[in-house]
This record gives sequence, C-alpha cells and structure tokens, in this order.
Amino acid sequence: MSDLLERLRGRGWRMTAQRRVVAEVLNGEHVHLTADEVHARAVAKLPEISRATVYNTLGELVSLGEVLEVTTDKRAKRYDPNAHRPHHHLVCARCGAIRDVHPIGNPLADLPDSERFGFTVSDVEMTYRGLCPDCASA
Amino acid sequence: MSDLLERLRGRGWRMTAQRRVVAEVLNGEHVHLTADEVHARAVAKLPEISRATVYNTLGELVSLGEVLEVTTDKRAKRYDPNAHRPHHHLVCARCGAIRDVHPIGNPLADLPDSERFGFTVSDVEMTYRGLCPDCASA
DNA sequence: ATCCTACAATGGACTTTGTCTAAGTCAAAT
DNA sequence: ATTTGACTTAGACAAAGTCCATTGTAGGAT
Repeated sequence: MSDLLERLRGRGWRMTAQRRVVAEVLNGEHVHLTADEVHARAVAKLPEISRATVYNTLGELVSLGEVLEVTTDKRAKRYDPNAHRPHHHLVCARCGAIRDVHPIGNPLADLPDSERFGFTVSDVEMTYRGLCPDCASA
Repeated sequence: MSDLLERLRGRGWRMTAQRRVVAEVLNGEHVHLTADEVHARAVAKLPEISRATVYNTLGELVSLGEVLEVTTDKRAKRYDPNAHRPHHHLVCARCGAIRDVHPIGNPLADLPDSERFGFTVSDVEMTYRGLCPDCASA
C-alpha cells in the first residue's frame, strides 16, 4: 500500500529503493513473514539488497509502529504489517500456519490486582494453539 | 525438590549426577531460567557438565511434562518448573523480570467460532507486559 | 543541473542459541 | 563383578540476528 510509503515519507523517512521493496513485500492481511522470507522476496525484486538492510528496515518499521514483531514459534521472529487493528494469533502446532484473530472481551481486565505484583500492566499478547483444518484431517 | 527426582526415577529415568543437578537448579516458584543460565548454575555444582547434557535434560523434562518451555522475549527460551498449575506470564518490558499469573475467566471460550478458521483450538498462551515496580519508578 | 553531506546500504565477521555426532563412560540389571 | 545400552562429552555445525568499517546515494543547498 502506498499509504504506508506516504506515511513513512511524512515521518521524514529517506525513501530508498531498498526500503520501498521491503515495504512492498509486507503488504496484505495474514502476512507473517520471517526476516529471511522478507529478504528472499525482496531479493526477487532488487537482487542486490543485503540481509543487514532488511533487518535494519524491519527494525525501523517496528519502532515506527507500522509493523508488529510476532514470536509464535521458538524459531525466527515474524513480521506482521497488520499493526493498526489490535489482534492476537492462532497458530497451527503442526505446520505453523498463522491467522490473525480477535477474541471477545478484555483480557487486561481479567488480571486481578492481586496477580499484578505491583506491575503497571499495559498490554497482553495471546497465542491460541491448535491444528489447522489440513493438519487435523491428516 | 526430591519429589521431582522421585517422579523421574519412577518413570524409568536413569539417575545421574548431571540430571540430579539440573533438576536441583530448576527448583522453586517464579523460576524462569534460560538454558545457558541453567548450565551456568549446574556448572557451579558439577564443573564437568556439558551444554549438550543440559539441553538434553531440559528437553526430556519438557516432554515428560515436568517443566514448561516459555518464550516471553525473542531471545532464548526459558524453563519454568511450575508445570503442575497452569498459568500465564507477566513480563517487565524493561528488565525482563517474569512472574507467574492466573487470570480469571476462560480465554479459550472468548474465541468465537467465526474466528477459528476451522482450526481445532486446544490451548492459549497469554503474556502480559508492563513495568515492574522497580522499573516503573526509575 | 550539480554538489554536498548526512543518512543509508553493503558484506563479511561475529555472537547467540541451539542441534548433532562419534567416542567414551557409567547406572543398574543380572 | 560383568555386561549393556542408555547417558555424557567436546567440539563441530547451523540458524537467526547484530555490528562495523566502508561505500553509495537521496534530497536539500547552491
């Protein structure tokens, strides 16, 4: 989405071919790519882009709040461009497929004061696990 | 806890000095050590214990259900011996301190069918984030 | 249109976390 | 006491990510 590119320019981002390519790769719903996958797709569009640049750009997008970092499995971090609607994740324990989900209720309210240990709690991250239709029938 | 050692022996575990030391290190409430931390503490008690053995033993404890693997940050996995009461985690975003917490309600019921995408959902993992008292006042 | 310069990209070395393997060791059954 | 196969070891290897010195360039200034 050029929205994203526009917003970035508005924030004083210097627009380079590499950044444009990374932003293009991270586009759509239910996109949850690892840094390496982003790199692979970026290379397809701009062969000389380096791994370090992809990591740098992803890191910048995360600190700007345009992209979320997700750690569903214990392997690589994944990058989720759907940062403007809060959501949680549903992960297939077998094949690793990921969907964005929106549970009802407010889980923050479900943590009693007695369970807060004096912390200032600001956020909660939920990961549902199960089997996707394909893996469940296999 | 020698309960743990007893249970392991009962399950046909061969009892070795290394396994005893790892089991001893993982002892108590609110213990969430990384594999390397477990190794460091184990070495203090048994200098010749190897990293591979610590990883193997932790892996075995996890598959026996005696210890939980927790991935609160994107760095190393942590190992939580409090496996017999289900719980979630509260993490300080600044210093990484971790507490076990028990929210009320049943988050599994809060995911509508329309948000399940045909998955068989069996589990949910919640990570609350915020600042611990020390970090909040700093 | 060209020049400058601060910001960005590069690539390769390095770090961290974890896995694997071949050879040696030892707990416990006999 | 012997035997046996499960357990341990050290170090090589792998994957994910970071760091840094060098080179390149976007975009404002001239």
